[in-house]
Amino acid sequence: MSGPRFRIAPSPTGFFHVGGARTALYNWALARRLGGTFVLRIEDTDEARNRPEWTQGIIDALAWIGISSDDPAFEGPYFQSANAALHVAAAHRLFEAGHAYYCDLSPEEIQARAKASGKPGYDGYSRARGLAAGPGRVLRFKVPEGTTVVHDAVRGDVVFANDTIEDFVLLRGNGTPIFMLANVVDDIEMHISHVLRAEEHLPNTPKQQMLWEALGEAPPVWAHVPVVVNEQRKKLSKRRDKVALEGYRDEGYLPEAMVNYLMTLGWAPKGDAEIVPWSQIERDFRIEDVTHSPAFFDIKKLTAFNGEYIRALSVEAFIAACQPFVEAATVPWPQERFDPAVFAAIAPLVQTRVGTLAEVPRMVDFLFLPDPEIDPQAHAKALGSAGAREVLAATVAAYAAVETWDADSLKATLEEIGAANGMKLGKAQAPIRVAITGRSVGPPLFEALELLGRDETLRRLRAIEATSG
RNA sequence: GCCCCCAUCGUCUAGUGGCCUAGGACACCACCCUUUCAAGGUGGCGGCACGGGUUCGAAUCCCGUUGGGGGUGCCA
Repeated sequence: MSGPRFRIAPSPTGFFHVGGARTALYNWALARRLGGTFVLRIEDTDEARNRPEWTQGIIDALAWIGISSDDPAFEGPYFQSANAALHVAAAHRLFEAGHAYYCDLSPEEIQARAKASGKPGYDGYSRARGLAAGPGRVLRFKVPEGTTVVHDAVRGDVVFANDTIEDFVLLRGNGTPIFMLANVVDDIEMHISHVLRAEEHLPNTPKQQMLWEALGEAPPVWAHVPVVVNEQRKKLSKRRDKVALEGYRDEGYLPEAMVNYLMTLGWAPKGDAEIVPWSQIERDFRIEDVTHSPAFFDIKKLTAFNGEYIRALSVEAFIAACQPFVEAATVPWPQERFDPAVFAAIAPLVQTRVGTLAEVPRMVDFLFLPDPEIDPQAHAKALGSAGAREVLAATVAAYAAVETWDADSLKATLEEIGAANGMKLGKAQAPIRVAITGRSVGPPLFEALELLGRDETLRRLRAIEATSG
């Protein structure tokens, strides 16, 4: 076993969080570059909230962003619950060594004492009572005098006065270990050398460091990265915010774009370019360079990154990436009408027009729908304007007679009709576009007409002629 | 309440005492290109929270103020 050992320790209580994904990526980049190991440990000791299915969700989400067991740097998953005996044994060692003591006060009694003394928290009442283990008795850590200095790789030294830290619980009244203990024991057991996690854990760190020391171990390198926040500058929450990594995957964000964007939250590549390949990120990412202040998770910017990545795809790769979206059950057209060849032909034109893959179906739906879904506003505007009806009628006649049915001829034909009616092409195409696609915006029109064919084009043009308004 | 962290354009950031008249990206605006919409190109708007120090010199160092955030469980 050589090289630094990193870890992430998510609890399986819901979808995998984008903030967790960023932390994972930071750990992953470091583990990979330093020739170290990335350990996945599932902290499944909160029985009330755990769900086994979330564990697979975490594994899948990590794999999606390129962190998977296929890579030799990856180790795990381990399950914290499997180590329960170890946690309890460590607690007992702490008790034997005089670093911990039992207490039989109920939460209500603790509160009453705190209220009476005017000092918040547990006051160390049972420190010297010499209580033995017993039902309903919790084991508390005896916080030593002095100060605890946490050497943090991103923030420098953080000093805590020990008298502001209460004698915290190690073992519950029912004998089971709490997170603080389990987390440290597991990190020791797994020889974790670097604990890189979100800043919300910083206030717990002195407690954990004391535990490392009381257990006779040198603490790891600590590194607390700023939290990811929402528009209100509050920590992203599963309740209010769209935080599930899986959700972004399902909306058609490319994993490379997500990874690149996430890495720029709290860190920036050297130079002026933000869109950089993972290889460069892995080479340049440094823990010391991580920003100190919280970063807003900006979906607009994520989407811009995603658009860049989509456009950088080869047409073949783009078509392949679209496949789950154009062949899904949720597609707006009858599935059997989808024609891969038609989609492949239009694909290059939609590639520059979407920010996410989920936008693709709506962009091409008119090609596979029996009839386009006409937007009333677009209809009113395009067909109601002066000369629109004339252009429409002339186009039906001309397109019925046009010799070669291709985009160039169709465009030239409509240009002439427009000119005859005193319109530029931009204006003349409007009613045609609405007739064919149902909307006023969409992919380039004549290429679409070519794909649709003469018969269907004329049918739609005549259908719109028959409408009023 | 107590403890801890943070503070550069609206947002993400570059900047580690002189290269800063503060750079880039997203967003926004304008123009160009143009068959709509995009994409692309060009340009623009816009910031060192405030007050004191230190220094020949401060966005950068120190102190304070203000403002944010996080933590304060027999949750993780």
